[in-house]
Amino acid sequence: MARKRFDDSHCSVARALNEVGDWWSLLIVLQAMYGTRRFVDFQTELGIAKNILCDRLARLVDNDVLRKEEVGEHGSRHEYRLTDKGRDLFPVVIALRQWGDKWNPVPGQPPLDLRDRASGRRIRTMAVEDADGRPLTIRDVALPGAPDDAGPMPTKTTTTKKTG
Amino acid sequence: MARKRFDDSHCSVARALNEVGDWWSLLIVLQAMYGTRRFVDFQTELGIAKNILCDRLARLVDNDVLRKEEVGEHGSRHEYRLTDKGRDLFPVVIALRQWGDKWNPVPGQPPLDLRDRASGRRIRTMAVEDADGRPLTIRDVALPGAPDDAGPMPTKTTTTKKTG
DNA sequence: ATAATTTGGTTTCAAAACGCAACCCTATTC
DNA sequence: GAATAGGGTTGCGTTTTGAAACCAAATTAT
Repeated sequence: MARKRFDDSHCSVARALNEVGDWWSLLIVLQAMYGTRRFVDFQTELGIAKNILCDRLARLVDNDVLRKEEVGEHGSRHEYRLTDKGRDLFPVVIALRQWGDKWNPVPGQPPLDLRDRASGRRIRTMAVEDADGRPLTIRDVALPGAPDDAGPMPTKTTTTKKTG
Repeated sequence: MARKRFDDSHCSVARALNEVGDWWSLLIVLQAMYGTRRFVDFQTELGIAKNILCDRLARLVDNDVLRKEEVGEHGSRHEYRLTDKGRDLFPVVIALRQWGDKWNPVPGQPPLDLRDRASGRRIRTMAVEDADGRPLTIRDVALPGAPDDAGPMPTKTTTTKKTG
């Protein structure tokens, strides 16, 4: 049957994953952060099939992560650009990149750190911190939605509960 | 054809998404962070099909995000627990949750902030920061892999030549 | 002006992935 | 010894994916 969707989940992670949690969406957002704007460039640089790219771009536009703009110059007719909402995925992407770099480094290559353009120094490793900036572990944080905080996710019935 | 995989991509975001970038994996990790450990509990609380859960748990164990432990008590024979690598996804999950809470809040409900258990105060909003803790935007950060830094993602054909 | 090309798509279709239900095996409990 | 619970696997029909073909508007080349 259809892939499950989480539009109406009360868990915001689920709702977030509903918008950018598939194989391509976050890579498209990343590519947009790299500066890519045109359909063909996304296609070439990501190596994604055109129909899938179409679908993902449309969905990202629907979800207000990207904005489709008409530009009548040079044969390219529109550009896909990040919205504020899309740009706000920056911490997510960076956290994911740092995780990937730490736990799945490319064997032969040196660790390519992310650097502040202005100073050239490495950026901080993303961390969950309390109000004073002290790092917090999972156990330090009260996670609303966790079993010990409130009820878990909905859809407890395993019988024919179509989420939508 | 087969879904694309990015095991060998030189982009660490792609490699990270290869491990936890599907619809369920990150939700399973989140659930594990909530304290869930047993197969049946994952199934009930996520509302996921058993075979899919099997597959995802096995893949997460393969990728060293979860560890499968034998516990011989009470009819349940194993538990799935986060490894250090899995626990290190905490910033990713929190960043994603904050993004979801900010941009897709549940209409009727108050914003349930994440709080430090010890102090009860809200945790900081995840941000990309320079070495001194100053917030950085996308443009402030040199992203290795970006077109203006190095070559883009792996490509088979360099058909697009717009670099005048 | 006409042909060839580029951009941004849609259509077609096989291979995969998903979801449900049914079944299986082991260990416990009644 | 039957029923139950944990943890899976198998079958099967539906959905998604991806490569390539096809398409239309706009541009560039001839």
